[in-house]
Amino acid sequence: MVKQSLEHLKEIERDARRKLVLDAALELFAVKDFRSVTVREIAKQAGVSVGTIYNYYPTLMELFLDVFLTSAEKMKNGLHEMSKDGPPDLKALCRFHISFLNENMTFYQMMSHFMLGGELSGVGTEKLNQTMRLLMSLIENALQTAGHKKNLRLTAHTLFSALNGIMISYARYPGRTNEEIRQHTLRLADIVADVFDNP
Amino acid sequence: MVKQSLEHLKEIERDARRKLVLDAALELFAVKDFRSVTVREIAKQAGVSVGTIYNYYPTLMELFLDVFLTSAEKMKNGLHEMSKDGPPDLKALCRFHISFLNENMTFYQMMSHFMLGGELSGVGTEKLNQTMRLLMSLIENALQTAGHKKNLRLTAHTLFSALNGIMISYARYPGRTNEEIRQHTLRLADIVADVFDNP
Amino acid sequence: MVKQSLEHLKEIERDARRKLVLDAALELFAVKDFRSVTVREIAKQAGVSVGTIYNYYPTLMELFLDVFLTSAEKMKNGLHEMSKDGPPDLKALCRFHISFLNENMTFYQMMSHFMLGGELSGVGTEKLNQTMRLLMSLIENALQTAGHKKNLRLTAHTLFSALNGIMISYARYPGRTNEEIRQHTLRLADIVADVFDNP
Amino acid sequence: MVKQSLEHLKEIERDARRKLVLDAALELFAVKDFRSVTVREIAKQAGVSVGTIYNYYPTLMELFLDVFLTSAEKMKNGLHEMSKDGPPDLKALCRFHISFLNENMTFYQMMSHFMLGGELSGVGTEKLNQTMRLLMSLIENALQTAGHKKNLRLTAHTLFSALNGIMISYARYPGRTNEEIRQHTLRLADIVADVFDNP
DNA sequence: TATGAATGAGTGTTCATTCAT
DNA sequence: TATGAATGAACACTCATTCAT
Repeated sequence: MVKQSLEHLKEIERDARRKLVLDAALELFAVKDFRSVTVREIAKQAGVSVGTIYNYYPTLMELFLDVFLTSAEKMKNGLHEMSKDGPPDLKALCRFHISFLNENMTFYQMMSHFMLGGELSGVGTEKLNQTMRLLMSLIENALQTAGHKKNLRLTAHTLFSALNGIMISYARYPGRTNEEIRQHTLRLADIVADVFDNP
Repeated sequence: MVKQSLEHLKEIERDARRKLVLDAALELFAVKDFRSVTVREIAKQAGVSVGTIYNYYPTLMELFLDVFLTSAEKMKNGLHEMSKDGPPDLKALCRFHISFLNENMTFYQMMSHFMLGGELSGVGTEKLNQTMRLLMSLIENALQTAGHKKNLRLTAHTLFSALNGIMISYARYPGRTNEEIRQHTLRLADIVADVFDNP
Repeated sequence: MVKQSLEHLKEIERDARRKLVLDAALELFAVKDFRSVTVREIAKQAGVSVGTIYNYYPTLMELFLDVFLTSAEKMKNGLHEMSKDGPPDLKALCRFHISFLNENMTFYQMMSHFMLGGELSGVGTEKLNQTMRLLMSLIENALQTAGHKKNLRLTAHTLFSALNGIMISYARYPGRTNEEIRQHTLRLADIVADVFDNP
Repeated sequence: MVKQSLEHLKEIERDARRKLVLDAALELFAVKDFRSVTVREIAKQAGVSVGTIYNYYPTLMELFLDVFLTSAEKMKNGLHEMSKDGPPDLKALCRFHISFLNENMTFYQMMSHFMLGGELSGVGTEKLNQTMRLLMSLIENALQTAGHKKNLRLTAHTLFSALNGIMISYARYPGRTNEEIRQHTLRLADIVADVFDNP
């Protein structure tokens, strides 16, 4: 019992330290493209040594994956939260997606990266697909509520793509503040919701 | 006269060899992210030495830029061609855009890259903006023809983003052939055209 | 306390390893012009990998600078030592300078290089100037003691130049051993001291 | 006869073209260290192709050597000219040497380079030594005229070294114009002549 | 003889990863 | 478990030299 408890504590402690590294990485990703962040930088930011990072992640790519999956998990939770009192409407869903991406640009960049050819491990693919499926079915529900009858799955895909496209097209519009970008992308999200609202 | 002709021939020959390098790069870009393609790989693919690459491009980034500008030019020509007999309709425009991106994925990746923060030289920015403006005004015209009255510019942006999003979301869907991807993305493009068609 | 001691030990160890690299560089500089020594050569000579060099010096130029500054420091110490019991006489000063250059040819080469236009960092310039000023004022004192009354500063410069000239002219006289070169240059140094001794 | 004449003409033409290259090199050497001048730069400056340079010189080093020997020849001529009406006095000799080096910095740099370890071919060494011997005997004569009796050869070496030293020490004094440098080095040369004038 | 494109070994530098302490 | 020095393959880029035209 005591031994189990000890091991449990150790586990918690380990997770806490892992989170330390994870957060350090996230802070850096907020400033520069995740592909150009080095192990040394992460170690420095986290206040640990390079070797320590390798105690928690076998490769740098795994750390990236963890960042990615953490965000995916967060998104899933957000979606669940949003739909716990019945299916959300289209506009709310679109705004949620855009807001989430705005606050988790790294997630978005990684998604793009992995989608555009960066190889993703099995675990990563599975976790990503899970989140995707959840998002898709929520979108489908919302579309259905909005009156869509045919091609639900395809239309959901289209809506999802459209929202992603807004981000890639405007997420780093030069000369605009983050807030301005948020405003602009939300406005576009509303337009998307609008055009999909009257089938 | 003869001398001019000779120099002209040399120019042509030089361009042909430059194209050799360009094509080698494109072949590699089809397989992996352009950011991770090395000079050595391009040289090997082109069947020339590393030094030769630098006879045609002062830096690797310039080569990338050439690939990008070549595609931008091609897209512009395609758009001009398409609109020479009056404004194209929404569906045709969407299909053109998606088709073009399918055949020029690297262009799409580079556009994303540059849009997401990769620095682009003055020439590149100018050329890109030119193409963008042309595309946008074509979209606006088509939207107008389709009955859109307000928020034309914003709606055009949204449509454009939606199409891009389709590509980023499905361009490399694992386990599908290029043809399948083309079919799928065109189908989604049609849906986009549809939802934007009845304001 | 223990922690401080440990860190101190680490510091010492680090310095020892840095010296390993430094000495390897010096051995190579004895054989060939420092400008043509490569990182790979230094690494090989030191028995370490290329990367290790960069653990101790951010750039190759910094390593060169370290070699240079170490010698400058050594020279300054020698000069201080020599003058602690009153101003040294002209002959002793000349012999010291020539002896030092004989034993630190790389210092001499670097001094020449930097003087002839190789850019030197701020630290380097400052350290060099310090040593120069010290040497100059010692020479001035010695000249004064020797009976020189006017143009002290200019004459000191001339004497200094003359000694340097001896080195550049004979330091690598082909077909002579280092010892023979030392003898010859010291003989010339004595002549210099002589002609400057009877104003 | 005619054939010989033709060949002679060709020879002259060839020499003229070679001089074209040589002069181009000299112009570049005036601006930057000769070690960092590339074949391409010389070719461009001379208005010929890279290949052409290799028609005249088997390697770049040979071109450097030619530049060096040309200067050495010029110096020898100057010395002969100066001594044709009897042995020149010490001050004139010193001023000549310094003036020549000021106007032929590249010669000086190359001399330093070769003396400090840059390997010099047999031809180069021989030609250099010839000039040296001539200079030395002129210096010896001047010293003798000035009343020096013993150690003539050694004293000549010393004087020669001293003059060289002046150049290395002040030839590129930062922040001074060429004219200022000329003035300063001539002043030091006078001091050298002075101290060697009263044995 | 002149050309200049092609060559490829070589340069300084970076950085994910390993491993002795 | 934490450390951080060591590693060395890899990178973009340079340039003296060659050689087919």
